[in-house]
Amino acid sequence: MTAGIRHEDLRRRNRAMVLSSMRRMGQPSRTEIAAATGLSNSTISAISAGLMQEGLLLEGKSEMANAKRGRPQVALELNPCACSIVAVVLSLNSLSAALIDYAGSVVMEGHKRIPTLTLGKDALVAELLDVIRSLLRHRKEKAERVIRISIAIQGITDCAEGTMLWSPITAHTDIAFGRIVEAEFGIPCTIENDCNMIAVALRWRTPERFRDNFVSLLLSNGIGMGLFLKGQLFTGTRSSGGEFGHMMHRPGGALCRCGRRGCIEAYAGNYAIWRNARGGGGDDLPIADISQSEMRHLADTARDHDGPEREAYRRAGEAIGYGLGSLFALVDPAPVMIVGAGAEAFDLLERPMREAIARTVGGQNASDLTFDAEPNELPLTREGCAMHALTFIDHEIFSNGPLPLERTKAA
Amino acid sequence: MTAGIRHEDLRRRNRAMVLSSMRRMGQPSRTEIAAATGLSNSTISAISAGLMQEGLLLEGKSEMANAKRGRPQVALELNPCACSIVAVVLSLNSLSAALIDYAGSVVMEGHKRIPTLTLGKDALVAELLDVIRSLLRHRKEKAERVIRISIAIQGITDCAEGTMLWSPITAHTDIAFGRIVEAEFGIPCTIENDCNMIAVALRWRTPERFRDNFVSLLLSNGIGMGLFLKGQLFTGTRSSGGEFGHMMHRPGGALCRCGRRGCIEAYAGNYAIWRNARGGGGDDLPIADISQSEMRHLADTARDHDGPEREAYRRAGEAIGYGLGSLFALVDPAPVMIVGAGAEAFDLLERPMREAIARTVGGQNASDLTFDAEPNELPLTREGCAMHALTFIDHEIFSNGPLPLERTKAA
DNA sequence: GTCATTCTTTTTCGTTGCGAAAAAAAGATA
DNA sequence: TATCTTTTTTTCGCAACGAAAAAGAATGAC
Repeated sequence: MTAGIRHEDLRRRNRAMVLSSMRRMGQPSRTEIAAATGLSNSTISAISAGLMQEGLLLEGKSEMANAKRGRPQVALELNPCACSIVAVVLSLNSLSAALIDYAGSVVMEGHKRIPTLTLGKDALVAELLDVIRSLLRHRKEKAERVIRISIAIQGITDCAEGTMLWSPITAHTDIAFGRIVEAEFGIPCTIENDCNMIAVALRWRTPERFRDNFVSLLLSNGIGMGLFLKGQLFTGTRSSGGEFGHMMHRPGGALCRCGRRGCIEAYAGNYAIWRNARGGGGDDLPIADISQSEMRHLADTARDHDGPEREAYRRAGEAIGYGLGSLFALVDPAPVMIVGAGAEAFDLLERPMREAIARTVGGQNASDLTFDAEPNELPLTREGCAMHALTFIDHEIFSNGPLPLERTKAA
Repeated sequence: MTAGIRHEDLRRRNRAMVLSSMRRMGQPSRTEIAAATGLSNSTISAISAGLMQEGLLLEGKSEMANAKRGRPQVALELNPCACSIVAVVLSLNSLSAALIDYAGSVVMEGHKRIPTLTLGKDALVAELLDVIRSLLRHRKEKAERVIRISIAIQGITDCAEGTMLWSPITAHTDIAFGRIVEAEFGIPCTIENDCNMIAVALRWRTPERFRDNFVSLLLSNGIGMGLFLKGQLFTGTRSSGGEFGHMMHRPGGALCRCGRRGCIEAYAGNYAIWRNARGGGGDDLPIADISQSEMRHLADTARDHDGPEREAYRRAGEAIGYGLGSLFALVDPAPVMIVGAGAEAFDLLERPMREAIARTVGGQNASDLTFDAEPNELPLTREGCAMHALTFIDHEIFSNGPLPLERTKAA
């Protein structure tokens, strides 16, 4: 049973509306916000006045270099000092964190290489806490309250519980990162799937192409997917969902890292390509990690001449293509962004992918399909993680009114 | 850019809220509605007064047989005479239509067997118009305004355009049933996918099991799916979506009715089971229609002794199982309802289905999965079609206020 | 049979939030 | 300097909600 709408909800939603317009539009004037939201000028004026009094908005000094007649518009902007967040990206052998202000700028960042595969559970948690702690300790402005910590992790997460259920970066499972971080710092913490955050970032970066419906595929040792449908991030009903890499490609086929047989990943993950190129059968146990240079070498060999390497990439592209075909049977075709190490070898993958897709119902008009490739996933992941947390704050925290504790220390 | 909320939207949404509570709860009192919606008593009183004045609601005479003290609650109910709709189900060789009043009761119905496969395009349209026309002509109360016609069709539909894009019941494609019906009767008409309507009906019938997340699979000559996720009917971004039957089962495998190879349907559709049981290879062209009695005979043989028939059912169950595994990799597992002729053979399918699912990541804890079977799909389809149209009316028409034309002829 | 009790529904009143329109502000242009 | 143009703020009226009081409609106690 859906709940009715109270009168007070109205202001809350419209405040959230204004904040999200601000975040999208950068430095809009009140009039522009009014036009974007469809609300009247007076309403925007009232709401923005409130937001400014609460310290969330600033009147920009930049006089909006419009050479128009009439009273010049005054630019508004999100107040960077209103609060800040910490975005953490934990991936294979890499731990990266950044302090981000309310306007979305990186204030400080840290990166550390850690052997995630061999670290114990406690040591892994300790490293994570450490990176966050040093960010919190060294920030300049004490007044900048950090009100949220968001962690993007490769693997399956339970967002509601703040738990990492399973991840390829460690043998340990069911680590309640969220609860642990909250207990340590007293700051709300959420856990997100890395591929979902990549999709969020794409939407911010390239809205003209990746807006309401699109797919982002992360090709590395494993295969991950982020999916937007009808303008909404698609997640599972309980878990982070969208385990594209473990859709079935060939029943009873090659051995996958997950222990089953025939998953897409068992044909298209780095380890699978490596295995096929080396002539290993599908029964060989998956290798935990293939170095980037080794994969590059493999790709170069495949480019150079026909042989097992090229065939391995062909089979990978085929698996991904059929998978996309099945996906598109369910949701209609959409633009695809290939992210991660696999994007470097996209020239080897594209053709077999397109051929496979064209053999599916989902791939009707497969030639219309657009693919883009972006090898560097870390910046995307962090950006998405940050924007996800900030928009959450806009909608769930600041739409309700001022923060409970006092904000202005000066004066 | 999402739109801001105006003041007038508030009342509209809350009216819709009250109407949907009414529809779900049957004959609730104002107090019960207030509790369900979270709105205050006074608001519900005001809204229901308005709805009664507009003729949408009635105060029930039934004195709500509560033996409690205090002022007795007075039951409200949807006014059956407020309007009515026509729900049409067009499936293989069968055309069925019903006139449904605003409270959801069937006022009149008609059914006709027509040879959909051999009829020409115009003849098919003529039959459809004919059934609707006779319902409209013979209804008793002229005052009962029919304000919507909803057609459920097997196949792929474009809901926005009101077009049937492709259907197994006829060789003709791209028939704009919606526009044609609207032009003929001057009544808004929508086209829906039959499996989606089945899912809608299940949600109404058995909300305790099929509520927020569930799958309904229609197993007949083709394979269709209806899917609810997070309480929302899942549809494609453009088409009706959810073409489960054309997800890829075995790349390059058996020939499917859609012209591709290896679709789930090419292993689990009636024609595929028949083909496998008869020892025909996967290269044989699919048969358009297998009679129900023939399929029953096939199933009986499979039950009786091991042999090609049983093997055919095993392969069908396997294909469906792997498909569900892939689906559940994307959306997390959910209860499944098997509908249609295939439900009669569910005893033959269940075991291979469960075995296949257990071999997928999506099928973790496959033993928890629940399956139900309901052979008779027509009543479900019609019920879903009707409820879908009625809830649409609640939300989009009546939430805006009284209908433009006068409603009360009496007095 | 009358009155107290109990619960539902309606009414009254105060508050909030929106939009329209008027007023004020801040330049550009003549 | 006066006029024009556009933005922003202010004022005012209206719609909708909730709280609380009042009215209504029964049951149960005496």
